[in-house]
Amino acid sequence: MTWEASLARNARDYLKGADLVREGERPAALRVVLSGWAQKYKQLPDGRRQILALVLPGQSCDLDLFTVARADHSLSAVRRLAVAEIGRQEAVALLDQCPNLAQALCWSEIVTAAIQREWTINIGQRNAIERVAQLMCELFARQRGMPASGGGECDFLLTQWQLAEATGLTQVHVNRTVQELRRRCAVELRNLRLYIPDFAELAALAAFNPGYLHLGEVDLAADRAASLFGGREQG
Amino acid sequence: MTWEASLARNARDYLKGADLVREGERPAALRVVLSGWAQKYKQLPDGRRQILALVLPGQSCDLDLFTVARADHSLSAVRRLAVAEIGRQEAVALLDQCPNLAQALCWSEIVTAAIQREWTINIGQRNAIERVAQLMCELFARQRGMPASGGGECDFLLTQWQLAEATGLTQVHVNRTVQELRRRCAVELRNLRLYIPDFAELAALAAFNPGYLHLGEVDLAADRAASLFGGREQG
DNA sequence: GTCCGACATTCACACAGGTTAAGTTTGCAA
DNA sequence: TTGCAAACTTAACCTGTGTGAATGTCGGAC
Repeated sequence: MTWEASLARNARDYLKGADLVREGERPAALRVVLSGWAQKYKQLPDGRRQILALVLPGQSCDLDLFTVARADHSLSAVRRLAVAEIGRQEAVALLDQCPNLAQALCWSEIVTAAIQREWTINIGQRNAIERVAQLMCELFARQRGMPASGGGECDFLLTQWQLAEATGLTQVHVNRTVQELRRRCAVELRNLRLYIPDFAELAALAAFNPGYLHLGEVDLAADRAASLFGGREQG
Repeated sequence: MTWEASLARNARDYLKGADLVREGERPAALRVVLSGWAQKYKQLPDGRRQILALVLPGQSCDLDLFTVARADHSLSAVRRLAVAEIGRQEAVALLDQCPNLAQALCWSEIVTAAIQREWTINIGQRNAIERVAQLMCELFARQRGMPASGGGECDFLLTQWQLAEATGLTQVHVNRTVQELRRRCAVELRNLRLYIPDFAELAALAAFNPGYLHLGEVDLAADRAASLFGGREQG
C-alpha cells in the first residue's frame, strides 16, 4: 500500500461546518486535506468560538490529535471539504515503512506551531486592519509563496463571519475592515478568491514578516514534505 | 554522559530580561530551564510585544528551535534564570542513546502546542478578568496539578507588565483586573507567590477547562509516539 | 423566472479597554 | 539609614471595537 493509494482509498467528503473531530473525543484517524479548507477551533461554554488554524490542501490536520488521549480542540469543514482519513493501524504501518513520511509530518508540525505563535501575536497585538491584512498575507504566501514583486491572487474560502472568528473580531467589524482595505486598494475579495494588487503594500500594512512560515528552508524534511503530501513545492 | 550530568555541566545564568535567543538567529543549543521562568515572545517592528509562552522549571525551551534554520521567535528570562544549554552535538548524542528522552521531548512539544492554542482563544475571546484568571489557573495547574478541592499557592514570577504582554492587555488594565480579582477574593498575589483560596471558583470565573494540559496522559503518549516514529526522531 | 437562505452591508449607540500622566510603595544596594 | 529604580496604583479622558437590529444582494434550487 503506497501513500497515494492510501489517500485515495480513504477519501471522504464533508459539508460546510461539519465536524470531523470534536473537543474531548478520542481521535482515531490521521487526516489529510485533499481539497477545500479545514479549520481547527475551540469554543467557550457560552458559545464564543475561536478559529485556531486553517488547514490547506496537502496538509495533515491532526498529527497532534493522533498522539493524544482526548482532543483539546475541534476540527471542521470551512466549506465543502474532501479529506483522506487513514485509520490508526494503517497510518502506523505506512509511517513504519516510510520514515520520510514521519519526518515530513514532523516538519509540518513544527511549521504549524510557528503559525500558531504568529496568530497569537496577531490577535494579541495588532489592530483590526493589521489582523485581517496579516491573515490575508499568510494565506496567500502559504498557497503561492512570497511573490518576487507585484501581486497575485489565490483561493480565499472564508466568510466574513469565519474571518471574524479567526481574528478575534466581530463579523460587523470585519466587514468595516475589509471595506477599508478595499477602499485603500490593498485587496479585493470576490467569488472565493483573494486579489492582491501589490503584495508588498499589503505586507507593510500588516507588518507581515514571513519568517515564521519557514518557506524555502531547504531541509531534508521540508523537501520531502512537499512530494509526500502532493502539495505545491516551495522554492 | 547521563542526562543529569549533562544538565549540570552546561548550567548557565541569565538576568531578568536577558535574551537567550533572538528572532532570526540560528539557535544552536537545546535548553532546559533549571530554575526561574523563561518566556517566548515576538515583537512587531514598532515595539509592541507579545509573550507567547512561559517555560517553567524542568521544561525544555526550544525543541522547535532546534530543528529550524532561523528562530521565528525570541526567548528571554522572566526573572533571574538558570538553564542548561546543551550543544547540538551533545544533544543529538544524548537523544541517540536514550530514546525515552526523545519521546519525552516529543510529548512536551505536543502539550506546548496545545497550550499555545489555549492562549490563542484566551486572547481572542475572553475578556480581561477571564484572561488573567485563566492564565493564573494554568500556571497553578502546571506547577501543582489540579487540586482535588479547595485552593493552594504556587510561584508567580511575572510582573503586571509581563502579565499584560502575555494576555494582550495593557499594564494599567491588568492592574485594574488583578485588583478586581483580589476584591472578589479569587486570588492574592504577594512576594512572587500566587494564592488561590478556592481553585474551583477561579476556574469558573475563567471558564478554565484543564483538558488542554493533558495532565496524566504521559504514558499513553510515549507509547503512541513509539509506534508512530519507531521510537527515534530524526537528527 | 421566483423563492429562499446565506452573506454582506449599514446604522446608532454603548462600553471595555487603551492612553497619558501622575503619584506611591517596595526592594535592595551602598 | 538613605537613595534610587522598578513595580504598582490611581485618575481623567478617549477611542476602537462590540452590540443589536434592519436592509440589501447574490447564487442556487426548483
